[in-house]
Amino acid sequence: MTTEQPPPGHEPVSVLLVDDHPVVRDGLRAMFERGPGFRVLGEAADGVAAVRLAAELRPEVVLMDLRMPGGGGVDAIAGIVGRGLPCKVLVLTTYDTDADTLPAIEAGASGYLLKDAPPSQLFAAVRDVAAGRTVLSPAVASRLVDRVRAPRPEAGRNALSAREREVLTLVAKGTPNREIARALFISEATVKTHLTHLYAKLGVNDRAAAVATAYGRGILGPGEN
Amino acid sequence: MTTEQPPPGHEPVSVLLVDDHPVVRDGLRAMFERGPGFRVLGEAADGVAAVRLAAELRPEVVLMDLRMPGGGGVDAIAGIVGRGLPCKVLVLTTYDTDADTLPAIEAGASGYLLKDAPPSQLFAAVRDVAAGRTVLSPAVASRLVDRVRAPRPEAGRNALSAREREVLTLVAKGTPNREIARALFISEATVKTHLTHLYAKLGVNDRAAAVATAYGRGILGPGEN
DNA sequence: TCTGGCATCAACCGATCGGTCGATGCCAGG
DNA sequence: CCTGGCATCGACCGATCGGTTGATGCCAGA
Repeated sequence: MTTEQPPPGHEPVSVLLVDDHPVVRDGLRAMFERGPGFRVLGEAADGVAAVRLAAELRPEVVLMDLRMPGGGGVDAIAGIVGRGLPCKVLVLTTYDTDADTLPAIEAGASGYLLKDAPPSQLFAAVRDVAAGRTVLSPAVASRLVDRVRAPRPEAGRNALSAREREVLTLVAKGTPNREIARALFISEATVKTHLTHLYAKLGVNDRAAAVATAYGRGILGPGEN
Repeated sequence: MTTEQPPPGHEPVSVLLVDDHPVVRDGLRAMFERGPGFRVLGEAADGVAAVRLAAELRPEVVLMDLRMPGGGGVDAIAGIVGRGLPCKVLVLTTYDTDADTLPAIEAGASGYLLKDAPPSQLFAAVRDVAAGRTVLSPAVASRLVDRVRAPRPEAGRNALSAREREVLTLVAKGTPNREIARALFISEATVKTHLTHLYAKLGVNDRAAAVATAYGRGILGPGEN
């Protein structure tokens, strides 16, 4: 049910090709027209045209090159997604070392592939994307994973104690010391002690900064509000 | 250079199979022994044994099932990665709707695949992972992407002004109002005004909480420390 | 034109915070 | 056994913060 070989009976997937290189567009067009179940609705040579054509032709999938003159790919993706167009964008670029791989994903791309991918893989990717799935080249997947991966196992001495984390969590909610004390059934003095300690551990001297660096280290995850 | 068909000349990739189902282990073993360039070093039926065998046999890739009795897969991954073993872990599970897909990735898995993937894809994935690349099933990729995707375009009235963001950024560093004033070439009174305004916009009444919710909304990204 | 958001400043006051002296008891590791 | 981290408490004080009220000027959109 995932990345499959050409599924037999299926209505063709409509695509829009976006690349500043006419050669690449021709190549892709030929490939898709020769291929199993695809229909090339049109081509665009820059980001602006891409957004316009995407709105007009309503393709299911937009094959988008990044780094084009006149309207970068990332902006085009943001434009398409931002307009609420029902197209999926599959980034198709030459290098996956581009600095804008992540921006492209953040802008709303549904997939990211390299141009040297074999046609069968490209076909499968377009179908996956059209079906609402996400296809990532290994390099991009790595970066994404690095983003999410548990930051650090916590450097020894700087690890907060359980109690300190509790206090910090409440601080992050704007709770004044006195109420933190009440909430944890301890004295306000103790709260202050915990705070001074965790300030030292985090290398700050202020509750706002403590919250900030705690977020930076994943101590205060996106979980707790 | 990415997910390729069987590359001809190559030293075999050593793998360790971890699954509580003997049938599955047998199936995988048969598949890999019949396949191109692999060597099955061993099998484990639970997480604890997996960690032990990974340390003993030093396989290049560990094929790991999640949700097993006696030592969950996620713990095993954490154990392997935490011990600094030079093995890559490729999660191979039945469902990608598992609640622990992301935990597995966070624990350090290098890949995530479904058991219904065709053998060719499995082979390619194992090679990719062994080569340090990351392979994700579309569903997992989607989740990962959702995590990273730009949170919200900022709800109208609650959007901070540029100046307010500047102030907030400094606040997150633990800068006192007076120094914020100096840094921005404005009066301390103005800093306080900006603060009261952004407190209102963020729905808080305290700088620590402001920093926290700003992080939660992506206003203060992981970028600025 | 007028409204409204933005940025700028002032003065005041009570509340809160951060720092610094302490002190006690528990428990685990060397 | 003793050290050290953790949690708990008290008291004091200066610094900082948050709230309020009020004012000015700019600029863009209705």
